Amino acid sequence: MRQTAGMPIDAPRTARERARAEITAEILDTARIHLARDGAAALSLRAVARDLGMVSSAVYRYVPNRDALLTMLIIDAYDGLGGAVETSEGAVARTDYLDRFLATCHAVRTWAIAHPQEYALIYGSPVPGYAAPEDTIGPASRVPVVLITIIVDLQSSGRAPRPAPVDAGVAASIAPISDFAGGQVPPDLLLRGMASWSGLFGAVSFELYGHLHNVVAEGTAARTAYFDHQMRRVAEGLGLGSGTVAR
Amino acid sequence: MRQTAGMPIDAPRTARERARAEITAEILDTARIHLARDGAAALSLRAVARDLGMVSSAVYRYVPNRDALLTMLIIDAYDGLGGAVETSEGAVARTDYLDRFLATCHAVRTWAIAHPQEYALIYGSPVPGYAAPEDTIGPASRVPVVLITIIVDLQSSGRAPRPAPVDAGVAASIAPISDFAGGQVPPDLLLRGMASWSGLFGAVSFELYGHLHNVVAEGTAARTAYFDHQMRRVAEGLGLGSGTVAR
DNA sequence: TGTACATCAGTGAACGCGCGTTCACTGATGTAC
DNA sequence: TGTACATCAGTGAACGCGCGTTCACTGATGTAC
Repeated sequence: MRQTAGMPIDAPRTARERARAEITAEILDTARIHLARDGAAALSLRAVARDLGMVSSAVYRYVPNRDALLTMLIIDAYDGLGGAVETSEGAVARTDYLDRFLATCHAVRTWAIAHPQEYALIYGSPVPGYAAPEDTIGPASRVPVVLITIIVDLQSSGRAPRPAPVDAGVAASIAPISDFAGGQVPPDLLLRGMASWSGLFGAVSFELYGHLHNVVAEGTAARTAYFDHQMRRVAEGLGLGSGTVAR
Repeated sequence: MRQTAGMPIDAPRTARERARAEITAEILDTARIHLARDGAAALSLRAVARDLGMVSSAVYRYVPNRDALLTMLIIDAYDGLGGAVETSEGAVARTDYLDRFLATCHAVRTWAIAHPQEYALIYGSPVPGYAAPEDTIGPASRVPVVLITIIVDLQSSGRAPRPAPVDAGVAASIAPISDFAGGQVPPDLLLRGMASWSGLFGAVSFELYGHLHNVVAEGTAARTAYFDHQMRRVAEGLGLGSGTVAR
C-alpha cells in the first residue's frame, strides 16, 4: 500500500518516497495512539490529521479513507498479538507441550491487557458499518496456527491420548479447518484445539470487559492466578495436563 | 423511573399516567428496534424521536439522556437473555444435570443469534463513553446464577465428583463469588462453573463475531452440531459428562 | 358541579459540536532531454 | 549541467450530514376549593 505497484521490495530511494513512507508511518502511529485512547468507533481521520499538524484533506494523499485506516490497524493488531504469542511460545522447549500451551495463553492475556482497544478491535463486537476485507485472514490466523501446531506436534510425538471417535455430523462441521490442516489431524484433536481457542479468548474477554467484577478479586495477582488455573483446566481437556489441575 | 417517587407499586390510574407509561414503552420499543438494526454505538435519541413522530426534545420528558436509555436497553437485554435461559433450563427435570447445562448453553446461543446486537451490547466490547451503573448487576447475574445453581444442585445430590483440592492463591482469587455462594460450594466446583461460563460465552461470541469463518462450515446444522459437541466437552470438565463426549 | 390555578406534554428554534469527503488551487520536488 | 514539463504534497474552503441537549413557549390535563 505504501509501495508503488510493481516496485520491488527494496527500500524507497528518492526523498519523496522516503518522506511518503515516513508520513504514512506517522499517520499509522498516531491512529494507533488514538485507537488505544478512544477506541475504534471514535477513530477519526480529522483528529489524526490535527495531531500531525496537517489539514484533514491531506491524509487522503496517504490513506484512501477511514475504512482503509481501520483495516491497517486491524492487520497491525493481529500481527502485534501474533508476534507476541509466537515469541513467547517459541521460547519454550518443543516437547513441553503443556508449557507451550500455557505460554500461548499468558501471551494472549498479557498482550490484551496491554492493548485493550486493539484487542477489542479484533476480538470484540464488530465495528459498526465496517466490513473486514480478506487481507486480514492471514494475520488473523497466526494465533490459531500456533495452537493447532501444538496439537499437531503433540500428536506426532505419539504422546497424545488416543483420539476419541467423533460423530460424523460433528466431524463434517469442521471440514474447513480439517482441510486447512491437510486432513492429517484427527477431528477429535482439532475440536479440542478449537475448544481451547474459544475457552482462551472467552476467559480473556470476560476479564477485559469487566465480567469478573464481583466474581474474581481485583488485582494482578488474583487475576493471573485465576487465569492460569483455568487455562490449566482447559489444557486438561486437550490431553495436555500432567495429572491433576490443582497445584 | 416511570413511577413518581413514593408511589405504591400499583398500576397507573389517571389518563396522564397511563399515557406516560405507554409512551415510555413505545420509546423503549423503538430504541430496541434501532439497537437491533444499527447497534448500540449508533443509537440516537433524535432517530428514536423521529420514528415516533415526536420532536427530538420531547423524549427528554421520558428519558433523562442517552446514557439512561442505553442503561434501560442493557437491563432489558440481560433480562431477555436471563428469562430465555431460565425458561429453557427450568423445563428440564431437576436431576438431569447434564441436560440442564446443555439447555442453558443452547438457550444462550439461540437468544444470541436472534438478538446479536443486544448480545453485543452486554457481552461485547463496552460502548465507548458509557459507564454501566450498578442497576445492571442484578439482571446481569441471572445466567451465572443458573449455572452455579446447577453445580450446587449436583453437589448436594451427592453425585458430583469429589472436588479436587485447589491451590490457596487460586481459592483466594475467587473470594467474591465464594462469598456470594455463602461459602458452601467448594472452590473447585465454583472454578469449574466459571470455566463453563467463559467457555460458553467464548464459543457464542466466536460464532457471532465471525471467528468461525473458514473454520466451521456455515449453516445452522453444522454450527449447532459443533456447538453442542463443544458444550458437551465443557460439561465433561464440570463433572457432568456421561462417560465419553462423542455421541 | 364549576371555576382558578398548577402541572405536565409537546413544540420549534437554537447552540455548538464533530465528522468524512471533494475540489480547485499553489508551490515544491523529480525527470527527460 | 541547465531548462521545461510532469508529478506530487499540502492548503483552505466548502458540502452535507447528524448528533445531544437546552430553553422559552403553547395548550391540554388534573386538582383543590
